Amino acid sequence: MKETITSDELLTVLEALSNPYRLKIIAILYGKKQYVSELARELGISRPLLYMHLRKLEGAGLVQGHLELSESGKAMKYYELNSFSIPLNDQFIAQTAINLMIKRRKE
Amino acid sequence: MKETITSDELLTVLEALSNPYRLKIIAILYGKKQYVSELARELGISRPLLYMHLRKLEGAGLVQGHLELSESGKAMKYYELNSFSIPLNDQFIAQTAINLMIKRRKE
DNA sequence: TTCATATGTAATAATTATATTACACATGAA
DNA sequence: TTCATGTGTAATATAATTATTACATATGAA
Repeated sequence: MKETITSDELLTVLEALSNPYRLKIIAILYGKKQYVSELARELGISRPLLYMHLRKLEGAGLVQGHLELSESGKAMKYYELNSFSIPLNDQFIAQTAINLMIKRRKE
Repeated sequence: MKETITSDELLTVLEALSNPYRLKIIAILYGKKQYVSELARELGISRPLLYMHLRKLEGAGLVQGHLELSESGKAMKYYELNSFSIPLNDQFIAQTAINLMIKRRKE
């Protein structure tokens, strides 16, 4: 629903999307929510690794998670896909990246 | 000018765009070509590092380089920006990433 | 109680990505 | 010849990302 995007936000989104597992996660979550353990099984990866990927996607605002209580009373963490739309073309990137501050990697 | 894009190509483009210097390069090359040494000066980075970034952009098809002879007869390598347009939204990524093969990192 | 399932994280290892330094070689101009 | 400029890469160091292992804790069902 946001209309504007800063250069930093653009970079964060692009970094979040630059991994095959994270693209797969988006494909799986498209249209239906899923909980973490089942998602890990569908991807064939461990839960700690999945958490790392989900954090990057959530940090970029592309997905979001919430706890739900199952019928049997167990806590389940479900993730769902947020809708987003960024025009990835040369002009848009050029205009957005003008204000990009490049920070040092480390302290 | 391409109308279709495979999941592998999408990932390659997203990886190419997931770095601040490479976004900056696109901003600089937008509308005007530039040669490598001058580009390195504008970015404030070394030529070897710039070559590395340019190779990723060129590998994704976002820029292309060619040699030119300057008036004085020196070989200059110019890079220019290709036009491209990818609809970066949840539905497009989900549909494209379905056919994504995740390869092992190593042999 | 024991088993199968779930969430959540800390510590560490393995692999890539990023960045620097030091070269070689070529041209034109002073 | 020497200096300033250009292209191009090999070797290496540094930092970030990705991935694994090992935990702790909780619930429901058999």
